Amino acid sequence: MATDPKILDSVRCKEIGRSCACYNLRRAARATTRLYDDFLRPSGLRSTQYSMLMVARLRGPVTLTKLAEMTVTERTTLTRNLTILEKKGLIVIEPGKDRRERQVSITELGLEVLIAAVPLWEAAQAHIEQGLGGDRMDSLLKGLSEIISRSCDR
Amino acid sequence: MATDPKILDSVRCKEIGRSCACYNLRRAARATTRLYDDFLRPSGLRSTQYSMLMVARLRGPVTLTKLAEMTVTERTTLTRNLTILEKKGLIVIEPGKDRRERQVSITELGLEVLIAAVPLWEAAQAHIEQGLGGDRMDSLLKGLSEIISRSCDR
DNA sequence: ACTCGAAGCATGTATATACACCTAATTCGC
DNA sequence: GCGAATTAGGTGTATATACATGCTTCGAGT
Repeated sequence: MATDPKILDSVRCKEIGRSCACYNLRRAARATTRLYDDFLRPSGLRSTQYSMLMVARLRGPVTLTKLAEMTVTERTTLTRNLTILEKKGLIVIEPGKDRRERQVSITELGLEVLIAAVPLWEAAQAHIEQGLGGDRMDSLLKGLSEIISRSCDR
Repeated sequence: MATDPKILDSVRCKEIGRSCACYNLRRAARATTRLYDDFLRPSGLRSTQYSMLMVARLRGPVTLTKLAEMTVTERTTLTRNLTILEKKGLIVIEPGKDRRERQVSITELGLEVLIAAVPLWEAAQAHIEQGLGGDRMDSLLKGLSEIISRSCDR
């Protein structure tokens, strides 16, 4: 494994495409995001927005920090992503008892939009599952879960 | 599967966290990107930049469109990502015989930076592989490959 | 050689992501 | 209670990503 770093032979180079977890996860994320975005388009939601709305519906009201942990997103990223949803009237962000905190909740409108988007999400999901098969899908999701744990554990 | 879209019960909601390929791939991509970025920091390269440089080294000179296909990236995204590498002097983008095309090649400096970054990438990669084990890593990568194919095939 | 559709790219705009740094509110040690 | 450390969050800046649109160049057909 510990070869001379001065030698950058093609065997070494090919690793990026064949074995790099980051590169391949990013490629897969781009590919699936485009697919889901495409299916979700009639709803006006992007993939990220759909999942954020769904988490808000399931776990809300919830603080920014909790939401960031759940979604493995930087708090500051979340702030900006949620601002977009708030401007659309799909969520509200209110101060909690602890006045440092911000509680995120889905609105009536947000719920309506979300409900309308569910069948679109199901279609995208079905497209993927039919291509992979349920078993491989499950083991893939399990692998993703493990790699998230491992990446966050430092 | 085809339940009433008006009913957004919690069973349905939980699907996003448990089964959504897009959501979980994006979460995993964020997690691993942070890990690799962290390891790569001394090199001055981000994960995306590292992989782009490596592909340029392996496949270059190559046109934007080809590079976009290989990396499953929008051509227009690639244009901006490569501009950053070009400004750093790590690659050059030159017109080809066909003057519509742009050929991307790694520079001497780019190669030096890349070579310096390889051990850092190896450390990040090792961290992940040690956590998962080689077998699970392989099956995960295989799954990613399949999901990319399925996502792009529409 | 001329035209026209196709191929290859760039730009405008919007969203997504993260780090460094900053402010405000809370909690803890005394 | 008071001050320091901690916690929750926002802003500035940079990168990453994609769609709609428009421009240039090429090749095929006449």
